[in-house]
Amino acid sequence: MDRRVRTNPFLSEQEDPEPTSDDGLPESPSDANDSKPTAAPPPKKRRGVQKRVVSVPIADVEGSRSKGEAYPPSDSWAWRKYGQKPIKGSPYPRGYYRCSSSKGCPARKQVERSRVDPTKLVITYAFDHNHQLPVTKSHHHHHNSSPSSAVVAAASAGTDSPSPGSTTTSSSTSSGDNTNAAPSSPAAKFEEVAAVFASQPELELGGDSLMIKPCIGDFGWLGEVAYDRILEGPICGGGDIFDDADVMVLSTRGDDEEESLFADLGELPEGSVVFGRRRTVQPDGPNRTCGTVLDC
DNA sequence: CGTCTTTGACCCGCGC
DNA sequence: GCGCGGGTCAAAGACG
Repeated sequence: MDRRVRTNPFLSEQEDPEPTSDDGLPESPSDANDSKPTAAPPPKKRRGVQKRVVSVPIADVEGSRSKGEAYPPSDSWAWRKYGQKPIKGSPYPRGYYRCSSSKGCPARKQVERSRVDPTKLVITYAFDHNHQLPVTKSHHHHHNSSPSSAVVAAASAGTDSPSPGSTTTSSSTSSGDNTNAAPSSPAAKFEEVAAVFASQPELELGGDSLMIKPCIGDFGWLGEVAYDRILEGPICGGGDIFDDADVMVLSTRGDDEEESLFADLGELPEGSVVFGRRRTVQPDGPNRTCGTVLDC
């Protein structure tokens, strides 16, 4: 009933993550006359790909090794940059990274500056069904002792260096305190949060903001950047929300920007959950009240 | 010496 | 059918 629900750029399904992945490999060194091998590659339709879009204050990258323009807020995983392209309509280029933690890791991410808020980076993570989010995955990480690395730093830095007045109430993140309540699993926690959302329809779009940071904090990096207000989308109350649904985490500041973001995102697939992070509290904005505080 | 970044070219899907 | 825009690859250079 909705196969064309994915008109947004972020949802461009990826091909099969096969290690060999020669299907898309073009390069015929000799002649380019043969545009295609005999084997007709399947259409680029892959719904197993998960996409997460998060925003982080650009300040955090200072801690990174980047010096000039590059700004990959590392998250305990190694990412190898394999490309960069200027994006139409955006003054900033988009960097393409591939997970280099393990050889066969199909995880990828795109990093670009938010066009609505240049002080932030928009990171789009793409994973496969077989590959959970790095934080969730036991790649070579442990979400038990060290909650996070760069992401936490990101949040911290964000609280520190970004423009004054911003990140007041909700973004102060104590690095490492997100272990406050350790749920059975991130997914479980997410369900919990989702359930609350589901029971509070008023919170959708324009509703009150939600303080779920402590809860989502268990998500690791996701927790450090996501939060406050649910903007759109039904809640997928299934079992493995991470496996079945695309979860979008966006960052917004005002209603106006919401529009911009959604315009960019286009339509979201069913089961999408979009959280908006209100990092900048509007002085006269009535929306700075936290309607619901999850009890974690 | 190995790994990663940079940069240009190529390919592919989509819209006109 | 052509052009546009986006995503990926690959070679070279830089850095540790």
